[in-house]
Amino acid sequence: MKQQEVFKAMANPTRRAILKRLQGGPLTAGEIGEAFDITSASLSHHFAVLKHADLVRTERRGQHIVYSLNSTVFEDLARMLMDLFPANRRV
Amino acid sequence: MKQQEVFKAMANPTRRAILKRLQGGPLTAGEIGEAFDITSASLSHHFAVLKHADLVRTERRGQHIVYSLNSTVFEDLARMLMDLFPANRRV
DNA sequence: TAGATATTTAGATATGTTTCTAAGTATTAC
DNA sequence: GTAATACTTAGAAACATATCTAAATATCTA
Repeated sequence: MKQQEVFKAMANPTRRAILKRLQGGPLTAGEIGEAFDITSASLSHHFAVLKHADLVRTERRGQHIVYSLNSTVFEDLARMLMDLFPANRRV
Repeated sequence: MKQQEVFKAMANPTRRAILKRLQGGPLTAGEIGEAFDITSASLSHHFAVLKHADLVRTERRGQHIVYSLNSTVFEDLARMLMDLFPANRRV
């Protein structure tokens, strides 16, 4: 996990909202964008950050690009956080 | 949990290193600072961000200010992340 | 092939973050 | 009270991020 990239990606509210939208399953860039009052260019920038952090995966489907969550990175991140606080650490 | 503040705080590598140093137990600002090649003023700014996110607690001890981790926020954050990925969500 | 649709890339601007130096506040010790 | 130590606050400079418009790329359909 690229820790720095992941935390940087999560630090923006629009990006967290994008991830939330993807909870329900894969969506195209356009479908995700419907929920935001922002240009598709800006959205695209956010997608790039999320992808670089490996938080989402992409797949082209015709004209569309379909985004989906990459659950394993969330797991890694959650585990990392659990390890960070001393109380009931397992490692 | 102030989600935005917490993620913003975690997005900086120096701040994550500060948190890591505090794993071993409470430390004064000065003790924490020893590990970093940065002015105390800059450190102090980072402390303020961590405090604002409620990730650390402070207590004055004479001339010193003692910092310690606030575990509950880490728990909240870890839980939030677990909830964010759909696989084995409990809520 | 030309046009329409979906998305990304490039370049610019505004805003936010990190860091510094200098000055301020709080506490201890004389 | 004055000086020393520990830390924070203020203000400025450098750098990074978020957003926009305009242009580019990729795919589909006629």
